[in-house]
Amino acid sequence: MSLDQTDRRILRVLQKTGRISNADLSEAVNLSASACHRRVQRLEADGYIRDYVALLDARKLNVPTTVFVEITLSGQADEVLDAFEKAVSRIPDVLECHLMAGTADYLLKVVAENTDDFARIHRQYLARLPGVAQMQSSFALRTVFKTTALPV
Amino acid sequence: MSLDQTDRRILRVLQKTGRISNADLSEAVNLSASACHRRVQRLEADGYIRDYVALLDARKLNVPTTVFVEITLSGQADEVLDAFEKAVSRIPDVLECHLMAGTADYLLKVVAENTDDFARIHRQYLARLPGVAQMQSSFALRTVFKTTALPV
DNA sequence: TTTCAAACGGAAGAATCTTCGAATACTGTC
DNA sequence: GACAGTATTCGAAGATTCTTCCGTTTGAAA
Repeated sequence: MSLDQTDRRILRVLQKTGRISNADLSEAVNLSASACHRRVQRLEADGYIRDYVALLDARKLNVPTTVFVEITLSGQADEVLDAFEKAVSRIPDVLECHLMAGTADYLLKVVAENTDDFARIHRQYLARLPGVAQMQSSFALRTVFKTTALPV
Repeated sequence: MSLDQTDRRILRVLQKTGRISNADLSEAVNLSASACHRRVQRLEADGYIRDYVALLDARKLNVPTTVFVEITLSGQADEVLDAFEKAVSRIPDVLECHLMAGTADYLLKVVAENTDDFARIHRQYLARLPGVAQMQSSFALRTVFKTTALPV
């Protein structure tokens, strides 16, 4: 099964305003409310729509600082990777963790109050991660833009 | 004005399931429906809650590949940065753009169908960005985890 | 043209939201 | 401790929205 233009329009709208009423959504995509509702349910059931979430303001919540951390492990054995990933996933300040090709093994996206707070996170969590050979942190001075909306 | 424990619980829930009914949310945080509703409205009005969005499945939508692109500009003049940022913000496949401290000037998060598709994005958009002195792309082999939920 | 399956629209009951007034809990002052 | 003033709570009810049902339309294949 695949997506037609109407499905894509629905997804584009929901990626921007996930709490739009079904009536308004149906109008935005030129469908009746019932037909629109059926399509949304199908998109949810088929897994195209993973979740609906609230996006919070990082400044207001006092975590305006983003840091990217490149990590090289001491080995490539599965046990080393698994142990590392398991430990990383428990750190609440780490929002993303990617296994990378190239020099570094992992790239982490971390949020913090400020540099001091990142020092705490580093000391409390990052420095204790298992199997780490090298770690390099890069601070974002400013987030130019950021979206969760995939190209559809 | 600041957040008490109930506010934080509300935010934690909404970050996970942004479409929870107010009745269920009020139960989850031990409030009456009306009191809960008032708090959510305040959190929205005060800007703690930015948006409600649907998160889509990148695999299902055929953009399973994430690439991080480090870019160094040829100069640091405001006009150079502004022109660069303006041009980057028009590329639909770029989900994030951060101005960085350290060696590279910018870090971009890009999604693509596969490596060939990234080559297209590179040729069509990235290679044409103004003021670029150097560019290095790092492919993610696998996204270990990813969340939009800030620590609250 | 006929048939069939898929998708559609409109209507109605069920669920939910949103707002109101009255009651309760907190806070600072005397 | 008593008091006043403010902020926050609760429960109820009207307004809105969701969800399902059923008859109709559409489009593709025989």
